[in-house]
Amino acid sequence: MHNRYNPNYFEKIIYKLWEKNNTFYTKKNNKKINNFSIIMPPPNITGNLHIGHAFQQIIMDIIIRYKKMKGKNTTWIMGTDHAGIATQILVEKKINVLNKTISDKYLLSEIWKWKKKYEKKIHKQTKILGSSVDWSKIHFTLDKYFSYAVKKAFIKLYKNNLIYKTKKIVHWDKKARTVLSDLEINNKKTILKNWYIKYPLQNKKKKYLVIATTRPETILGDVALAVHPKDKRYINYINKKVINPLNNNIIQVISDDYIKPQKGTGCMKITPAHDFHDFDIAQRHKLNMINILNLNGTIKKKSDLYNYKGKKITSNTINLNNNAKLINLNTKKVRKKIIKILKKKKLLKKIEKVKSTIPYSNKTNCVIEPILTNQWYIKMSSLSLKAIDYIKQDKIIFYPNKYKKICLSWMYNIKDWCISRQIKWGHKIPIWYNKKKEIFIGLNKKDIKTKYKHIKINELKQEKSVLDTWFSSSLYSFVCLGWPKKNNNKFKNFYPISLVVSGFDIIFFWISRMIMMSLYLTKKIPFKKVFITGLIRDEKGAKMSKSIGNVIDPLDLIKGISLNELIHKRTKNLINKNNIKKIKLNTKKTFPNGIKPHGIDALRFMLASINTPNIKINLNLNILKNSYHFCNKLWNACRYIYQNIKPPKKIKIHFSSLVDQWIINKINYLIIRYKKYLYSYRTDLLCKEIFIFIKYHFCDWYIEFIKIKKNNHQVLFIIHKILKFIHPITPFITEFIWQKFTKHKLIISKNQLLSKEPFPCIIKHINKKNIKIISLIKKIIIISRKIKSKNLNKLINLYIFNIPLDIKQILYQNKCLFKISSSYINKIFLFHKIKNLTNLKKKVKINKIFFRKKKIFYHKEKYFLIFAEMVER
RNA sequence: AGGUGAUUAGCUCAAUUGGUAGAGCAUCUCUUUUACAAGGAGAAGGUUGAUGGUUCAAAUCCAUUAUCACCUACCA
Repeated sequence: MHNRYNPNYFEKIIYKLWEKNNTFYTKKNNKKINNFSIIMPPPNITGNLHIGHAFQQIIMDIIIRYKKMKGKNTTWIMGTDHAGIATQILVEKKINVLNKTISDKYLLSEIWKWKKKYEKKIHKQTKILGSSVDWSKIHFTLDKYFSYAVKKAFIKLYKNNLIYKTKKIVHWDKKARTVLSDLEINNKKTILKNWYIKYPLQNKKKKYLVIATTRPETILGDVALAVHPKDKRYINYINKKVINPLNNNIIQVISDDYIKPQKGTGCMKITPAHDFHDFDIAQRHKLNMINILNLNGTIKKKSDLYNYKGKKITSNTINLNNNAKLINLNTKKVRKKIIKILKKKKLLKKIEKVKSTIPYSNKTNCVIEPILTNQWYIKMSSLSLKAIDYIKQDKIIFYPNKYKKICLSWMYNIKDWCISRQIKWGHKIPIWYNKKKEIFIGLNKKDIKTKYKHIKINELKQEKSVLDTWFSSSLYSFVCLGWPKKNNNKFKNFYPISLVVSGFDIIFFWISRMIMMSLYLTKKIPFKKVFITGLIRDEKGAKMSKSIGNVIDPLDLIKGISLNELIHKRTKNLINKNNIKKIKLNTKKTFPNGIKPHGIDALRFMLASINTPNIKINLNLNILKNSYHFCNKLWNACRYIYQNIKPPKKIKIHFSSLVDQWIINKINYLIIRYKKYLYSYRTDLLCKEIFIFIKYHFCDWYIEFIKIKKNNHQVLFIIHKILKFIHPITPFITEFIWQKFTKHKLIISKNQLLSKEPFPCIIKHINKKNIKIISLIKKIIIISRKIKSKNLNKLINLYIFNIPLDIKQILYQNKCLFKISSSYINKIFLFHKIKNLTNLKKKVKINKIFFRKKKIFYHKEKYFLIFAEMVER
């Protein structure tokens, strides 16, 4: 063993060893009680695993390794997610779609290539992290069996009238050219301009109604003005007609309770096709709707007129009289032109700055355009009611408990879920149309033919949209266990899944939808417990993102990286090149010497240590450094044993020695704590206890104590236990040491692998008096060290009074233990109770100064009184 | 606007549900000793954001307040 812990040298070998020996293999077992399963949120195939993935994986791994050692039959379900829009965008960028016309087939084949590449990378990274997932069955949310399950689920929902198609206003991502659900939108605060624009009255020249708008380009889609029915300023104008200042359309002034008189001018323009509230108002007043935007967010050549039910009436050329060319321009340019026109017409009253929030796509980061489209929706209210019931009754338990509230409040206010997306990469919707645009549903064309015999197959055309990625994700928990196949053992034995570990950012996206879908489709809860981790931020608390350039790759923490390489990594492939300087500076500041290699176990220990119940967890590399020290400490302690203890001929376990009893007591305590901490997923507290145990109890005292008596075989028994209970947290180093020790017969066990060992149990028959004596000795030594640090180069005679007789005897017998500080303790004198303690105290007080002058110190403790006398060397 | 949480040593965070406020990093002093100098020994550092209440006892429970963060919704 090297004198320094050098993890990169053995970690690869260890994981292969586990794989070879089927360590993660789950036995078939029909006793359901003994089964324990975890489902990993499937990482997106959009890229490598980041530190957040590593964080969650390691918490899961600690729990599953612990459960396995405790004798549970474990399964950890692993897979990847096809991540519809995000993946397609990345591949499109890679093959530079904008400059080419490509077929769907080509695009899909390129995406599959991408998938293969990144799935492989993700699996490799997962192995590097030491995650003991069940590799016998790896999932991908776009595999054939998944596709079958998705269709089955869709058909069932559709047949029970929980899925419908409708034309309404949606959040439109104009870059990806698809609809998004309300969850996929980020609102950003910005300062906008509010334009006050005059709408001339039809019959009274030179009279106007003034509206305020932040989006003047949508004036082309206006169908009405609206005021509050009781607003005295406008009461006379209700039902009068005004002229659209741009295209001279005649529109009516209506009244609606929604209008708030104190906002803007109290008079609002109604653009039902491009604003959510206007859409609702149009529904109430049965107003027509005018769509003026192309799907890429530019102005249409012809605007489409719909009735309030969404039925198309006509298309009209967008006509502005003065030949302004607006067609195919984006909103920014249109806005500029329109403002110019209005200024010329003298219809612009004033411009004001307002604080506002603008919706952005969290996929492409472009501004969301509200637009009228036909989409598929799931009715959520009945599904959520059931889920609410189960969560309220604590049939699914959230850790920390606060997330239960968050999840419930979302479910109470749930909106229908828009599940169709206008992209290519995803599950196709199992809907077909004939020439009359009638709807047919089935697994495939043949399936439809058997159901509807009059249908001509050639006529059928499948719905072009695909399903939202989260639709398949919402089925993930039970599809991974074989649903909808009936009579399958995996589902029977492992469903509901014991635990899900996830970040709070996907409670709505994934956790809650999985609960709803599972209750509906399988009549069972998907999982019993949900542990929500915090989100890892950078050292300043900022979100990690590529554009800010503060992302940390877990591999860099494991293997180390130089400053230059790190800067290169963070600045290459940046979209916004203005940030490069900033990123360089910040990286230099936070990592002036780059990142040293720390090894997987140190990373694991660090991540487990920062797993506090906080929502926001700042990554602190000091803790990583500390974790490395922990591993180094463990390594060197084992190295000492390895070098100094000879393999015993016979192993006799007897814990007569004070020191052994003392350390076993500490181990017992830790084993009890272990269960408690893991039950509440507090790996941070667990790590703290283990750290204190190894560094302070085991290394600082126990090993120092055993140095006194050579070839003490009891230590082998102790280290055997220690390796086992640290194993779930730092599996590599413990397994490596285990291998070394078993080879040299320092540890003898039936199992070749530590990972197959059972978790240690408590050792009984500990004499508490013995434990007291060790703490007493420790205290005496600590006091002597303090005295010594003030009187360097001197020896100390210790006079210890007031020790009970029985303890005094044992102390005498174990006087050798004081040898730890033999370099400065000259002599120790032990005394039984002093006849008159108060007298002595008085003496001490009176003579305090005298004592100091003579360099004699005293110290009072609960059980003893200690005097120290300085002696020249 | 509503909701959730946070405020503890110079910094980053704990405190296992009310019982002596603890770690790491940084600082200072000492220490090259055969497990470990990325060590070891010792020291210094705190009116737990503020005010009030309940209690034998409050960082922890309650009320008020300040600041910050996040989530949801809205903004003409």
